[in-house]
Amino acid sequence: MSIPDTPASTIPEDVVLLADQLRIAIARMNRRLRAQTPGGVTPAQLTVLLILDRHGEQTLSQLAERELVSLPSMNRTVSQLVVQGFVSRTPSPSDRRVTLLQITDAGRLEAERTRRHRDQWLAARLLELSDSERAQLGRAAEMLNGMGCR
Amino acid sequence: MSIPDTPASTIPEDVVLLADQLRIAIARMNRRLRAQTPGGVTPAQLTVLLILDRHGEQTLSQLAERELVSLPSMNRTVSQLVVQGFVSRTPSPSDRRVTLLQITDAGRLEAERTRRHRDQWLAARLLELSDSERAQLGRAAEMLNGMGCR
DNA sequence: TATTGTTATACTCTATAACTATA
DNA sequence: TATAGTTATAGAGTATAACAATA
Repeated sequence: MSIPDTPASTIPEDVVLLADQLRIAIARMNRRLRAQTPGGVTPAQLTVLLILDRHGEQTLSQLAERELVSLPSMNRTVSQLVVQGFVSRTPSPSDRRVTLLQITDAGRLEAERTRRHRDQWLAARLLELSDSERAQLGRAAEMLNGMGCR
Repeated sequence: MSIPDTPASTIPEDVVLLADQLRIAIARMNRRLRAQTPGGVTPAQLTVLLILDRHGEQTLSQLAERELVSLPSMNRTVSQLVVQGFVSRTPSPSDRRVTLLQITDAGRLEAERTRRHRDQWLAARLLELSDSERAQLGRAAEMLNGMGCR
């Protein structure tokens, strides 16, 4: 989980200030988004359901790598989904160390139900912005996602 | 900590999809940023130190409101800083229910030291972007901060 | 009674270390 | 030995509920 560094001295002050501003804004908004708990699955669980729904069958390692979390952390989230009946575990026929994870029909239903409720607060806020502002946020989201990958 | 809703039916699908994308990108980046732990104060603690440094003396309520967290939550963070000697508590002379919180000299030193290390990973990523991309992220951060306030 | 802060408690998410089973 | 996954344990950060002190 560690990332190579760049010597601090080579980074201009205005970039450090932007980093500061972004970090705080992201932490705040994350807090806000986590606070929206309409009774469905948790945010981490919903994210896994959406991945399995959109990209099909995945192994635990694939999920952990995609979401940038540790294997035990992802294992915990997946186990909770299995207990709830939203994800099924199937041993891989070709390599019995590997477990294939699939979303169930109940999981698909729950994902759709929870997604709309969980994103509703944010969506309502986005609706108050202009089209171009929304487009900017979309590009920002892509940039953030792209930055994580080294 | 609850926010008024907009009926789900009035929200266009593309806005819900953007909300989804943003929520996941923010959660991921938040995880990434939290993982950068160079041994200084924690992210929540650093944020409080920066507020006290930049905006001066604050009450617990003011800090909690500004960062959009509950009073007990902010109290915990502040207490940790007090124990470490980075923040001082002074009873307000005019209203003895109120406690004024100030950053100490040690706190200022620690904030500066930790800030650069903690933001270093993100700053290095930002450095790989173009000026206009950085400007976009800056505006995105402002939008995110603005959206939290109702 | 209302406000400010605090304490008690619980839950989510995350990590590292140690372990098991399979290759 | 190396890899995929799991279990055990710990810590950060957050919340709600109940309480104390002061206005």
